[in-house]
Amino acid sequence: MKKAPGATRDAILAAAATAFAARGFSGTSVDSIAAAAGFNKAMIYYHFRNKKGLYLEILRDVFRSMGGRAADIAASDLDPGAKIEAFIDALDNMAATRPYMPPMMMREMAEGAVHLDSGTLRLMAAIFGNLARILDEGAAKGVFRPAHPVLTYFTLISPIIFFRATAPIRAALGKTHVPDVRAIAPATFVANVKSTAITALTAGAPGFRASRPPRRRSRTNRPGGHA
Amino acid sequence: MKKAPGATRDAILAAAATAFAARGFSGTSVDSIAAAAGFNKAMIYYHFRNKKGLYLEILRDVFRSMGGRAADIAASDLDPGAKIEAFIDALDNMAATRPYMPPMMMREMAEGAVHLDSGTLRLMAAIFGNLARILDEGAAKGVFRPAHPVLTYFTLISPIIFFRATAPIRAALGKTHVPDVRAIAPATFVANVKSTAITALTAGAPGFRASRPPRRRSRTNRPGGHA
DNA sequence: GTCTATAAATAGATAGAC
DNA sequence: GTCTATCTATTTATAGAC
Repeated sequence: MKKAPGATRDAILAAAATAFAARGFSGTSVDSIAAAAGFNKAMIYYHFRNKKGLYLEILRDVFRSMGGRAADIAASDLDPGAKIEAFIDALDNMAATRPYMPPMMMREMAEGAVHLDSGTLRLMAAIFGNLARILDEGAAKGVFRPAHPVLTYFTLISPIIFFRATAPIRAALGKTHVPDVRAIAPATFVANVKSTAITALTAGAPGFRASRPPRRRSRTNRPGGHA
Repeated sequence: MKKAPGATRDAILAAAATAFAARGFSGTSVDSIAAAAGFNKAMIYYHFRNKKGLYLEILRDVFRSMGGRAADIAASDLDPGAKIEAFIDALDNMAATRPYMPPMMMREMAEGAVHLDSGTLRLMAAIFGNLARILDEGAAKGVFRPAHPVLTYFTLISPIIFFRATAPIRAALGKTHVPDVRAIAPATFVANVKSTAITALTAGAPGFRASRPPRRRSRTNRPGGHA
């Protein structure tokens, strides 16, 4: 079996993503990335300009990918509520597909995004812009109350990022201190975020239909209910 | 004016907190902390065991402080809804008073809390436990629907931490890419989180009073509305 | 493409003078 | 309490052999 072209490069990218997520940019040595990828340190400088170039390559891919999904959703013909749910799903899928993404995002935010160049910032801004479009459309159609995009943005994305990023810590807490923390499925959490978001966005909107919050049922995945 | 006892120690703690928040544990050198505090590196080893000891001292103080507030609130005679709002306020006050807290929390979560010893983890768990008590009380009194504490915990704290931690990045985005991001007051954001939380927790509860979501008014700080 | 060897800088930590 | 000097280990990055 011959090696695929770019296989080494991809191995380095994968190892780097895992390491950067777990220990951060400064906490990760170029040496350790190379070792994890099964190569020598020099290979990293052969395939990438330097440590920061490697790091940026990973982040750019994340933002590009999420930006594309967000643009598609905003431009689709779903109704605004469904777009919001699709947006949340897309974010969570990203997080599930690339487990290194939530921790890296959290670190970048904590750091004030000092690592990001202008192009990458633009990618981030595009995601935000598409959410704002969805909110505007919902308000124009009368199905959402007028909502500030910044408030909404943080309320939507932060629980998802947090929840996914804290999988390890929750496992640790579950073992020693808070047994209850463990058994909760991502799907349940996502459903909860969706229902919270829709409830908050639609409550009090012009096209408000009586008591919007979902009827209580005894289904397992009832949003907002027990896990 | 004589120096207060412990002044040097406090100066080091303050400089370290700022640095750790901005650049993380590995990204911060002991040398740079000492310089920022206006002392020599050796003073850090005189006052603290080592770099990690200094770091932990800061985090322990944060958790202890927040844990105390959470316990007080849970034990108070406020009604459950007011306790939730007080909990959110307490968290946001912590974040406002100690601006280094949100970034440090985010980094710790991203890192899987590897820096935290068992005692510090216990402090974290206590905060969580007190929120769970409030939720149980609310459900028992019929004013909340039964809510999973983990879901609720993350939905409550993550937006606050995120919002406070991203103050620098929002300023940067505002300058170059998304003007709208800038002008939003923390108080407005907190009000939004509160109202979202209360709406989600009370909707569908046994003691549900008609259409709970707040009437639309044209006040500035209307929770969930424009900033 | 991949590795060895090594340069050059920086880090955490300590001993000892004042 | 505070600083200088220094040791040791680690780190990023490059040159050059294969």
